[in-house]
Amino acid sequence: MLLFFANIHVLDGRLMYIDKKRLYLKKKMKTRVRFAPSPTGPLHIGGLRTALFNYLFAKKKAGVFVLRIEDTDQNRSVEGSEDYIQEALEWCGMNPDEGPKNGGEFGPYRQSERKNIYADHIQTLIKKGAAYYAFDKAERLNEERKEAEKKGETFKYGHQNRLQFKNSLTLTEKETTEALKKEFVIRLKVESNQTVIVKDLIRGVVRVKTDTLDDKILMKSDGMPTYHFANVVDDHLMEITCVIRGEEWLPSLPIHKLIYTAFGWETPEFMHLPLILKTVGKGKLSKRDGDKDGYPVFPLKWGKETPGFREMGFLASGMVNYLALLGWNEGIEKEVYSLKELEKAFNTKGVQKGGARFDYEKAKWINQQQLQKMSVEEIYSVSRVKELLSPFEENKHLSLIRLVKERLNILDDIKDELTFIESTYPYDEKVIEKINDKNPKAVLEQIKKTLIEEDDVDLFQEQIISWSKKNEVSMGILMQSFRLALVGKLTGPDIFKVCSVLGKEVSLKRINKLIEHLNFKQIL
RNA sequence: GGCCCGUUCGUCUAUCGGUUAGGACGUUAGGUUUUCAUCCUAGAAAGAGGGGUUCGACUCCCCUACGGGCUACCA
Repeated sequence: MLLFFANIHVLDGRLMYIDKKRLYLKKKMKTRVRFAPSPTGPLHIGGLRTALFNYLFAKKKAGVFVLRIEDTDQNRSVEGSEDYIQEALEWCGMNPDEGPKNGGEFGPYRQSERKNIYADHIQTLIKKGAAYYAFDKAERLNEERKEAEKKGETFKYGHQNRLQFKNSLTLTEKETTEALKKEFVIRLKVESNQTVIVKDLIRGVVRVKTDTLDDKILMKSDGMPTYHFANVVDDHLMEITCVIRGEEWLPSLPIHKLIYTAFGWETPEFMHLPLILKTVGKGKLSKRDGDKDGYPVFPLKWGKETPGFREMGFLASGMVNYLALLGWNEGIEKEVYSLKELEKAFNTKGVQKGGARFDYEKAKWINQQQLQKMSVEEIYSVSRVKELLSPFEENKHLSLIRLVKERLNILDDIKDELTFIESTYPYDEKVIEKINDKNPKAVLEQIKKTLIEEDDVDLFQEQIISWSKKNEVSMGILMQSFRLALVGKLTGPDIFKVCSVLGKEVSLKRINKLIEHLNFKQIL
């Protein structure tokens, strides 16, 4: 009995010791995450959100945020994409600690510049027997695929049929050496009848039978690695501790795990993010959805045709805030966050499992919340605002922002809010009919008279309101007539401020114009 | 078809076995303001379905349905 307890204690003690050691090792290892986009065009907001979660994860753990460009497919590489990615990250305030632009001790950070690294590493796998050369023509395999499809099956190049093909497993050494002079690929040799156990930080343990996997190509015939291979090698060499990427990668996680194991490397942690879905209908959010419904799906403009959130009048803070909320929440009722606040608040537990539909209305609301937190000067410092105000005299810019600020959801609302400055809208005739029998002309004449006499806007406002009270003119008719005269319709910013911005001369002109219009209507 | 992941108001989400299932966007109705906007108050609105386990299930397990992803010498 005594012995029994003693054993447990020893065992307990040992277990605790091991745990402590493991904890120590983990602590010592600096958190390093990476955002690894392919430069195949503009960065989609789904990609940007992946970048954001990586960034936040790094910041929360005082770790390092790496940008790595995955340009292993030369055919799909698009000029300007890398700059676009870089600019988008900068705009959001998520500058990478290491990357192609600012370097770092784990470079180069473009996969196309790491060719020899992959070439070296693939030899390790070949020597270990974990990978093999394959010489099959692409056309032959395509035919096999079509055949299989006809039968309602999926063609897989793997343990069940690899011996039927032309590869270093079936050829003699001499034949192989000869065949290597021509085109070849290198495949991962996936052992059959085993179970790969992988762990995802937000989904838990996933078990996959190796028989469902195929012998994935690791090196392409052009000498470039595939995503799977380059990814694993780079993540290991760059000492990435946690791989945070989109959910579309979850099915290939077992393959990646197998590659780590083949090398004898420690596997990093993995976090697969849920996808951003269409606002309505099926599938993930695409460029066409944005075009169709008039909202952006890219952070910045791409070419001349495609505006981004920035060009549509979003604040970087608004977009980042909304993106963070798509698939993550802190568990409290707070929804408006600055980047700095997100850096503190971010946690793995709050990451959602299911995909999230993109909601432009909520995105605008978040942007509005961010906008209202800013001072007039801060708003003016946004370059988009300067663009929007460029038609107006520069010395009026600040007061114009002050005039419309509280009415803005997105920056570009400025355009609509300020169109009255050029000229009035065509008079809203329904309003004229409604107020016409309440003698708007008398009101306008009084406004005119007071305006001519009084230069101070505040005093003018006081006088005109006290006049209306004395003469029992309703506030409604007063404000409506005045607004109709200056703006032409019944919506807009504070009408006395509008008057002040327009100036005495223009205001008087517009009042006269409405009086004339009313006279004309009477004659008819 | 096969494999993997998922499923709470229309949408984003809270709940970690016991709640009148909470909040936000949107929406509806009031109210404040000087019309609009803001703001305030209130309302409508949800656990996919079926089996278990349990005294008790939105919560755990299984099945079905639905949704999503992957199934390339693309990432």
